[in-house]
Amino acid sequence: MTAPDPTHRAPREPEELDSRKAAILEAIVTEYIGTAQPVGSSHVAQASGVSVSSATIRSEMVALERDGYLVQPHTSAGRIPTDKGYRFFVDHLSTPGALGPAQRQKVSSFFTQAQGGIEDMLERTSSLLSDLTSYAAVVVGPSHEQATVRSVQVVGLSAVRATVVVVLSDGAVESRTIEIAETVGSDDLHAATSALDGAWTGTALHDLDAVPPTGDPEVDAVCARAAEAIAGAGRSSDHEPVFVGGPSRLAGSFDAIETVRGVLSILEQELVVVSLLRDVLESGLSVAIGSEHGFEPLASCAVVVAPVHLEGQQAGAVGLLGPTRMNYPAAMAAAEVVGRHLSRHLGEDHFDPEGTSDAS
Amino acid sequence: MTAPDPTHRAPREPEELDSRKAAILEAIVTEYIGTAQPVGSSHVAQASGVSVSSATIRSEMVALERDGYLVQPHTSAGRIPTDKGYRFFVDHLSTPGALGPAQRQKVSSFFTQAQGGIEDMLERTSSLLSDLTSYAAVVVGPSHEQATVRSVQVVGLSAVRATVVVVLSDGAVESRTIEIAETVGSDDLHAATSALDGAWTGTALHDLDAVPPTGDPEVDAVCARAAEAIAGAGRSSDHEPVFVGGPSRLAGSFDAIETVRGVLSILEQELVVVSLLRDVLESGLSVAIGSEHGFEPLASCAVVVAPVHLEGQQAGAVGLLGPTRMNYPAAMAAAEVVGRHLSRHLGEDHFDPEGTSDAS
DNA sequence: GCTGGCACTCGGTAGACTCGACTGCCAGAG
DNA sequence: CTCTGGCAGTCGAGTCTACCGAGTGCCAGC
Repeated sequence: MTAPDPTHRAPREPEELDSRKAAILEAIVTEYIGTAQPVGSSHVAQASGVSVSSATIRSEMVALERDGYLVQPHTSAGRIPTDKGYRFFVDHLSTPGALGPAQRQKVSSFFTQAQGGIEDMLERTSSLLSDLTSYAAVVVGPSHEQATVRSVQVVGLSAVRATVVVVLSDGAVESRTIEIAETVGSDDLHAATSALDGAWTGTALHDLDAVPPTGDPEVDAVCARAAEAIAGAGRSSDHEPVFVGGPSRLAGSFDAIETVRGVLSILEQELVVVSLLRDVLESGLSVAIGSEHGFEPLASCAVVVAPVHLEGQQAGAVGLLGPTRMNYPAAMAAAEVVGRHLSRHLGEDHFDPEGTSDAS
Repeated sequence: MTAPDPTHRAPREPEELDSRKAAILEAIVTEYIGTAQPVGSSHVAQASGVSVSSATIRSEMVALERDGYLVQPHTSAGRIPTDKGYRFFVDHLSTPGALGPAQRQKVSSFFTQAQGGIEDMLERTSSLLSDLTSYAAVVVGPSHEQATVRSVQVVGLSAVRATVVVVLSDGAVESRTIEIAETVGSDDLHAATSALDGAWTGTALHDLDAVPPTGDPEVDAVCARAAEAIAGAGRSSDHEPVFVGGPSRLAGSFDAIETVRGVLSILEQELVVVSLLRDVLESGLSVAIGSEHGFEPLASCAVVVAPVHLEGQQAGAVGLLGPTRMNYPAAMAAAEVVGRHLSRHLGEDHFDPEGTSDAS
């Protein structure tokens, strides 16, 4: 009631834990991650790493709880790590973590055998990552923000339909099917192709308003249709390429069905997911625990992120979403390895002259 | 134990229920769909449609149970419809069902404002359908099985990379990025474009083995690379375009988290989903209840399907996945309407001269 | 400063009990 | 023959109690 203790200890910044407290915290986090049960002092005493009696551990635990690393669900229960406790664990305690040989094998065979379009590739990567870790995975691909038009082509499909294909400088392709008048011939389409190609090449998708003036009204009509259709593409292509793998794993990660529902519906909103990963990466972290990412509906989740680089630039991210009591070392290792492989793969366009080298 | 009754009644095929039994069954199904609680005889007596005492209803209920339309979870509980009971309900009892004005409005504004590529379109349609019904939705688009190549183009991206773009006769576009030698010039790419275009136009994606012979080794190298990359596309394009909308709704449909998990992981397997919908449609049904689809992991689910037609051919399907106690009239109406709109939209390529006509 | 011991606190489980919602059956009325 | 009201019986769900065990906080002693 009248304990002055907890108040006057705010301005301690570096917040070092002495090695025994750290060992105790580590033991608690490790066990809790494994069992999901509050950890009592005697369990910690039996765990390797500390060789003091449970009574001593108890007194350390009250200190850890006072400092915000642990909480008690109720009196006469063991302790559970707080977000802060997990944070200390990942920052100072957890050993780097590595993939098992089987997982390693999975990853490298996945990337050596990988083929197909980039979208498929990212999609399958998200499944891979989810398989590796048993958590839900998210893969965000490089955005087409600053890509410019490289080539435009109008291809007739039938007498009244044609497809406009736009190739972007990053290799992405946007296409739209348009209606055309029956009087439009293949030479008109060729004319439209070269007109559009000339007008658009070099500009970004979202600002190609200039419609090229041509003599032929047939051609102009086709160009107008094409411009209209592709302008829509420019507008809607803000939506990043994001893929979620293994959402069903979430049902295994949480036991409250409400939580599962909430998290799933978050994952359905691509924009939210993308900005979440981006925020975490921008703050220089690789993992955001519980409320750290400031996103209330995911307060019971932890997010592990690894960047994807493309030509030196950061061009996307891979992430894992699990409960705060997730296996951080394993998750971080998996995300990191997959992110690195994916970076290399995207950069080389699945051309891997070195074989499957695995630099650490 | 020694009751001879249930045995000698197998060969009754048309299985007509007299009108009172039907009314009772209808009342039970309706109430159970609403409350998810076993329905007792007195509830049925109060429900409109039958005006007999609960005792009479009880005796009718034992008959319905004997015939397999109802089950009792345990003695002294109310009755729950079986799959057979739901089947009778949807076949003979449920009124057609219609969308509310707000939903109708949603659908038509969605399809009039719709734009973008076909993939995006299908994806968003699945979200729409899920929104309308609060069930998980599945949309399967037209497959590219028998589409043939209409045009091939090789576009240089940088000194060492190029994109091969293949336009198919149905308007779909496949593209792959390939590596090219630095010595390849833009004229070589043009040569490769025309060689590939000439060789492939008119053939299906999955059997374009013939590599066109050219004099120039540079061009041939590009063609070989392109062929290799696109052959992969042909192989992997068996995977149908399938989109799942609102998977988080599943968490609201079932209360056992294990069920949610199982169903979600089914939905992750696109092939399974596609063949499920196809099977249901092929058997001429629009709804498969519980074990009717013979797919064990979804025994607690009902599937409502509506076809998508394109130029008179069936070219896909929209579906809803919910608990067996789902609101069949509403779900069937929603699927049917969305399927019809989608058919029209795909056929017309979002060119709707009539406005939003809504023929029934 | 660490340790063993001790009293105390709760959550979870098991058993007994009650309550209520059903059913099945039966005798009697229409 | 059919329907109805009544009655006894069944069983799940909720409540209450007691108990056990895990775990804590505190304290005296080494």
